[in-house]
Amino acid sequence: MLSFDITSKKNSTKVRAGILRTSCGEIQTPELAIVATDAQLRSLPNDVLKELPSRYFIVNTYHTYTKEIIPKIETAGGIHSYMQIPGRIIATDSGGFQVFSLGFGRKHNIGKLVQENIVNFNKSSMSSLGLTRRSTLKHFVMDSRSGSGMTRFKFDDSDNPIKITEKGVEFELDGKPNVLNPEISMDLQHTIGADIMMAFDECTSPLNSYEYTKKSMERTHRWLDRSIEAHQSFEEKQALFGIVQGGEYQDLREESARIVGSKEVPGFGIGGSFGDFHEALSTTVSWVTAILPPEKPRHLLGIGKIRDIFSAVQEGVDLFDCVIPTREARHRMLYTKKGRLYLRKLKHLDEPIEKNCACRACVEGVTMSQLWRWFLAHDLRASTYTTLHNIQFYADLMREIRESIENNTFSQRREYYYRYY
RNA sequence: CCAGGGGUGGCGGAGUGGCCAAUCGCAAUAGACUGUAAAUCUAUCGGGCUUGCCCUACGGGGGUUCGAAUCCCUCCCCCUGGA
Repeated sequence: MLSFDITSKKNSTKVRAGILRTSCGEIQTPELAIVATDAQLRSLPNDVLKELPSRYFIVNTYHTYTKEIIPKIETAGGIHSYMQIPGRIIATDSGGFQVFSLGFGRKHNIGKLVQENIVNFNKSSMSSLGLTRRSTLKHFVMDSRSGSGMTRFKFDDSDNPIKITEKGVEFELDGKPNVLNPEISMDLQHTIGADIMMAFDECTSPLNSYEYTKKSMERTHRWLDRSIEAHQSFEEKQALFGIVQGGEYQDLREESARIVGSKEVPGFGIGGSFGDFHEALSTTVSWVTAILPPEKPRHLLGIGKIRDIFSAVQEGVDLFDCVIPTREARHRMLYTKKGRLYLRKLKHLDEPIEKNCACRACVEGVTMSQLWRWFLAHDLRASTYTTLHNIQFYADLMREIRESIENNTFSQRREYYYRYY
C-alpha cells in the first residue's frame, strides 16, 4: 500500500515537501517521474536504469499492451523485476492519454497546451501565406467584432478517429478492432504491477468546447467509479489514483476536484488540458489543489517544463512526469544551470557539458564536440549521454526544490531558475 | 594519342531548349518539443532591395535561338578502357 507524509509545509502557502512510501520503496516529494513508455528508456540500455539518479518512473499501459510487452513483464514477475529497478517507485498510466495523443491530438496536431508563439504569429499574419503551412492554424479564426483579437475554434464533439463511448474506447490495431475501458485498463495495470496506477480517463484538448469537455469529464468520473470497482477485485498492493479533468474551465475543474477528491483513493492525478498560457496552467492547478484533500499526494500528469514545475509546486503539486528530459536529449537539447542549450551551438567546444555534474557524460568527460560527431554519425552513444545528462539535471533540480522547501528558500530557488528558464 | 563517360549551388546528386535561382538528400543556420505517434518535426539555406523584381550563377570562352544548365564549336580538367 501507499502512504504519504507531508514533512514540510508553510501555512501561508500551498507549497509542501513529503515522503511517499510504497511496499517497494520511498521517494521524497516533489519528484518527477522519468517516462519509460515501453518499460524502458529510449536510447538507454536497460541495465543502466538502476544507475539513474531518478527514484520515480512511469510506464505506459497502452504501449506495453499494444507492443505485447505485458506478457514479458508478467513472465519477469512484475514491472520492477522486468526493469531491474526493485527499489524505485513506478507508476503506470492508464492508456487514457493515448486516446487523446493518438486520436484527437494527432489529427489536430495539438498538445495539452496551445503554444503561445503560434497564437502570436497568427495574430499578425493570419491572412499571409504562412497560414496553410501549419495545420494548427486552421483552428483559429479572426474575431469579427474586434478585428484584431482571436477567437478559438472549438470542437463540440470529439472529432476523433478513435471512437469513445460510455463503454470505453475503440481503436484499430494492425487493422483489427480493439477495446480499452476501465476494467481492461485495471486488469492490464495489475498485470504490470506498478506501485501507482492511474484510473482510466479521457484527456481533453484545449480545442474542445466547454460542452464537450463537460460531457467527457462526467464520463471520466463514471469511469473512475468503474476503475475503483474493478480495482477492488485485486490485491491491495497497488495504489489507484483518480484523475481530475475539466480542461481550462474553472467550474468544471472545481466540480471534478470535488467529485474525484471525495473518492476512496490514496492519491490523485491532475490531467487534461490547461489552456493557452503558462499562467493558465498555474491557475488551473490552483483551482484543483484548493479542493483536493491536502493529506493525499497530487500527480500533475505530463507536465515538466521547468517554469511549470515551479508554478505547480507553488500550488501544492507533489508529483510530476514528463518526456521533456529524455525526448529533448534525443533532440540535442541540453539542460544546464545556465538554461537550455542547443548542442548545435556548442558543438565546437572540446569540453564536457557542465562542470560539477554527476552524470556519466560529464564524469567521463565526454566533450560536446564528440557528442556532436556521434549525433552526425547516428551513433546511439550521443543520445545515451545526453539523456543521462538531462535526467541528472532534472534529478538535481527536484532535489534542490525539495531542499529549498525545507530550508524555506523555495522562492529564491524559483527566481534563480526563472532567470534561465 | 585513340575510344567512351563526365564536369550543376558547402558536399552528394536530379534536371537534357522556356513552368530553373535550379527537385531531392546531407551539412549549415534558426526554432519547436509538457500522462513519448517523435534519435522527431518546422523554417531558412547565391546576392540586393521598395518582396516583387533586379543582378550574378550549372568548368572557361565563343556561337545558334525570341529564349540555353540543356543544342553547336573550341579550350581546360576528371574517370574508364585501348595503344
